[in-house]
Amino acid sequence: MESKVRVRFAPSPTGGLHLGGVRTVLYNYLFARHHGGEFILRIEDTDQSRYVPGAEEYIFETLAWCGLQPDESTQHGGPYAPYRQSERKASYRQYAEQLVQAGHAYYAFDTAQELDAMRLKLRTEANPNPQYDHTVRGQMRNSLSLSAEETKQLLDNRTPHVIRIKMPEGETVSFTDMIRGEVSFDTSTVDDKVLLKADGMPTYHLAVVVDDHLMKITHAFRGEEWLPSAPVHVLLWRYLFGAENMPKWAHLPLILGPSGKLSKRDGAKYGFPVFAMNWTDPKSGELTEGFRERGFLPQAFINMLAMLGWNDGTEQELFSLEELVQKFSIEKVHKGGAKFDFEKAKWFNHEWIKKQPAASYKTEVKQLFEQKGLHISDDVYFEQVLELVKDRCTVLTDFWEHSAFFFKAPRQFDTTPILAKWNPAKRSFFESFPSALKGVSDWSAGTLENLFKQMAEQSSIKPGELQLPLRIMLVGGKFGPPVFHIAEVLGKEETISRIKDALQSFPAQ
RNA sequence: GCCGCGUUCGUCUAAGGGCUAGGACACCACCCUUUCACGGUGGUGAUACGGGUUCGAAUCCCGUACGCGGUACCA
Repeated sequence: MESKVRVRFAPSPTGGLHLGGVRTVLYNYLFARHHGGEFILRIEDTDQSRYVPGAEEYIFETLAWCGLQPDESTQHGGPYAPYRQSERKASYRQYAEQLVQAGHAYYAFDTAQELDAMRLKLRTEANPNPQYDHTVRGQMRNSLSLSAEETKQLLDNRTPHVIRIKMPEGETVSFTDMIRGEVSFDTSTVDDKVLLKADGMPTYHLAVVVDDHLMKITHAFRGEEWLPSAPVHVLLWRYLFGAENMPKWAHLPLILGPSGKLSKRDGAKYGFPVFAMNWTDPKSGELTEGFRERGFLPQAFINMLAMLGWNDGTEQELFSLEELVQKFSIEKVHKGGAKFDFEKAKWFNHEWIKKQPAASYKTEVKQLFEQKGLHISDDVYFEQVLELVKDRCTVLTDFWEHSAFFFKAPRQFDTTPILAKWNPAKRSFFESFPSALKGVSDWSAGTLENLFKQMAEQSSIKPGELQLPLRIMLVGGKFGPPVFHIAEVLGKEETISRIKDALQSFPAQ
């Protein structure tokens, strides 16, 4: 009997979601949807000391912006609630106790000081990081080294204690990673990880196994940094729920920054965003810039992230979310880490701006314009303008410099490019041009261009010589889309008025 | 140190024993365009190193180097 694919993503609310995190969600989502399964979001907040207020809401907002809606979560509900691990605290202890009874785990009473002392004492050049493992557990204060009476006494006195897994010696634990194939570990080299903390909260190791079992998770993608603790999870599955019921794992390669692992700092250092959306740390007040605020389209962001570690084997690079869902295949996910390249990210965004109708992002651009103090009243006109200039915009914030002149007639004219060749004949051309424009009934770029060329020839001036002056009259300088397209969008009245006004500021001859 | 994972143009990658190692970003040149872009054409540029296996290796095996991750009562 084949059970339905259920994939989960489990972020910890300790800060904004960075590129690697969003990519992990994305792959979880794509896999779930590709197989017609469910996508579950569970909050891993068992470390209260690192919980950052607002981070959970931020995660949901990021997912909403990206269009990756979970089927089950703290916000969407679901049959396996609660989806916040801190609210599931009560259920973990029994599993830890069960492991102790079976001899796979033990109580440890060591204080933080005792642990420090052990690590200090055992530290040598050959072993800079001594572990709490089978070689040292006999010398520590735990239910393996202490007598049964002593242990009972300590427990009865409610001595603070943790529960640690008892890693077997000299066993090989292996599992099949969906991306890497078979991966194996010698259990002697793995330490006795804490499963249940002194405050009764589980560590990630216990929680992830218990919750994945309880929530009937079948597959999960996580970062490569989890690979070393996989043997602990495999063993827990074997002891608790049966190794054959273990979800399939996929460990994703890391996303790297310009120098090594991508970090929050890289954003400020190299001038590119590392989070999906702006994130302000409530404790430090530190702002980390987001792709959204930088002017990225979610489609481009998702597309770029998806390609950073996967491709469909063809030369196609532009994919919508629907296409990604349809074509995503686990076999094509890469093993090696990828360095994030902001230039390429911008290229994706540029492509998406060109590809999408301006209507789909006009609300965002309008907001940007309002921030600049420009109120947009005519939506149809606004959309026409965006459509005309979008080819030259890489991020949404570029629209301002490429189209502000459509909404405000220029006040200053940069006449330097034409000054040398300006003469009375040209001036008189522009003096008579407006009245000719008045008579145009079919106001389109093509008609205007024809009329313009005809009149130029009548005045025995090369049309090319007159185009730049016209452009400067309409927009104030040497920029913008093709002149006659500008005139078309501006409309008859505005075009005529701009030419007349400009002529006042142009040299007398 | 130990354990694990990885390594193709500067960057993202294709090629899963067989063409001249293909594409994209970036860069350069030319074309288009009397603005700037878009677009088009072309160019520079890579299999980390050393051994095997094979008629034949980027591809399979071993070693080395390098990179990254882990080595917490963090996730």
